[in-house]
Amino acid sequence: MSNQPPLTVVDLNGDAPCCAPLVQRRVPAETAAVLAPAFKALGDPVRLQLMSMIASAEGGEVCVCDLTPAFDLTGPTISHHLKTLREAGLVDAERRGTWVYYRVRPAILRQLAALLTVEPAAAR
Amino acid sequence: MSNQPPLTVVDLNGDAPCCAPLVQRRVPAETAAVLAPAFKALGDPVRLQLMSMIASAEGGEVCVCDLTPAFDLTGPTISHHLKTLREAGLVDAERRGTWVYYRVRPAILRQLAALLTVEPAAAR
DNA sequence: ACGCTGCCTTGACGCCTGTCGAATCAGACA
DNA sequence: TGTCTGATTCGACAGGCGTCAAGGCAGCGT
Repeated sequence: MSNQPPLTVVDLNGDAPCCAPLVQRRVPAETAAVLAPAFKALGDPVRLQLMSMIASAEGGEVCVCDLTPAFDLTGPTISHHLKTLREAGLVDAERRGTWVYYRVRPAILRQLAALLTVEPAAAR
Repeated sequence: MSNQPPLTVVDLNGDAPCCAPLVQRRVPAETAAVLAPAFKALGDPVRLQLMSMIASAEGGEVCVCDLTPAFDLTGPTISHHLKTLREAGLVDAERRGTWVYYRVRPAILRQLAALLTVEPAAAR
């Protein structure tokens, strides 16, 4: 992981599956460089749970004040993990009044899932 | 080298989807602790490409001698990345004569994809 | 049996990451 | 305005990770 510019998540915001599944075609270096940080961000138990709590929340969003007490970690540490998820393009943050709310970006989740799909794309 | 005492990937070898999608139910800490290493292993561009090369290979397996020259890295480094993938339960290695062959474990790939699935199970 | 080739492991180095406490910033309320 | 609460940023530390050079081990060919 030597260096990544500022993480230009190219077309990850689009809804089209940018990439064929791992098992079908060899993923080019550029694609790997873009998607690997997203997997890396999911590669921590705390962040995986944070991700799940945000994604499965009622209304699709969660207040940080509900996230922090769910772990045995300090506020700054949770904030750091949320920043990591944010910079990986997995979640979005918005401040409304006193509290900050997080929500997931479904598009990139879909792309990651598509990349890992084992069956040929017949299902969709 | 296929024997590995550590690596207690609990039920990841089963074919049943052990976990509901991220967006449906909050993933428990134990599940996160088990699956996060797999995502972490995919969180490196080199390993993501290695994974893809192995998964998309003819016959489902590939020789290390075909993997190494595809990168600007030394043999030991590629070997180290392959070990990481192996210990994450993502691939399997087998020595046949002079060469070592790697193949993916589709079951865990399916589980990771299922975890990231965004749509409710309506699509399939 | 001997050496050759190919792959893996070990040891070492520097960078990155997870964690915390302290300080800082952004709103809300009196 | 001042103060209080909540979230982030800063500074620092230990541990983990990616990389390479050197060494070791397994098969194959002569």
